[in-house]
Amino acid sequence: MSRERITLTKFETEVMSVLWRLGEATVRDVQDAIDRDEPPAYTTVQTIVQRLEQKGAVRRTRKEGNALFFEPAITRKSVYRRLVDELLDLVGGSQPLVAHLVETGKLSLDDLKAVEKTVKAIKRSGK
Amino acid sequence: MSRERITLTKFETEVMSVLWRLGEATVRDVQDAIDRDEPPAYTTVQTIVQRLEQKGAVRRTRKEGNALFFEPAITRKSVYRRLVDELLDLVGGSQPLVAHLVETGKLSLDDLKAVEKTVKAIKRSGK
DNA sequence: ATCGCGCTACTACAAATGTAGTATGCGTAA
DNA sequence: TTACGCATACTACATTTGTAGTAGCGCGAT
Repeated sequence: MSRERITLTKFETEVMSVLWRLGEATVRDVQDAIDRDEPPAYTTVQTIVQRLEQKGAVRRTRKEGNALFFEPAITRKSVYRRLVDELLDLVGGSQPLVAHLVETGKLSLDDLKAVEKTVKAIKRSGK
Repeated sequence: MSRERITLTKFETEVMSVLWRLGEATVRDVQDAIDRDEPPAYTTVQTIVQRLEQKGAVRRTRKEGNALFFEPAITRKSVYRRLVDELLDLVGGSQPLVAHLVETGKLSLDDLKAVEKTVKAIKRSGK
């Protein structure tokens, strides 16, 4: 079940995001998908993808012409969990975090209600 | 109002946490407050505090004997905001984040209610 | 007055990260 | 079937981050 603790840098995480979104992509695809003022060089992206491959975060799927395709080998959720846990650790728990979201206007009371509703629905049906 | 974009590393953030908690502290205090298996050397902590000072994140307050005291020069909230914003950017918003918290059992429906109540109370009184 | 010890200031260095160049090979259009 | 161009594999290097050593000064006990 792959309990290896894969750690991603900021840029690596950004690349993973692209892959999670596209499902499968070439280095060129990733480069194109990265939205920046000054886009990174092709080989820069290539290096990141290679490092991700070495870490076991992505894997090659197929080849088209001489271009390799990559796909995520770890789930978005597993990465999120790690990041969220770190943040929770810092701010001191979920409640403070949510409170912060509301205080800073990132989350409204209505949003809270909405989430509640969603969660309840899921609970009833799924699990 | 100091719009400089101060960026903190993980360790720097940890040190800031201690300072926010203690309000004011010497390097030795910070070292003692850091909870790890293998605690960092005194001079390691000292280096971090110095870097924080250069970044304008902490400032010297006074001297006792030959030991300097430091205090935070930036707010906890400003740092949290930055980190939270990054995470929100990644996961795609507050609602998904909160949903994730609930899904992974980090936040219960009761917690949600509690936050709601707190927020409402604050709204009524404070702002 | 002086000596020791702790604290500071400065320096050093390895690992991680961001960034990119070069060499070379393979596929495809002509 | 050959040359061109894009992709890969490998290498390189600057910056950031984590980690710590050393020199030397000043405070406080004697």
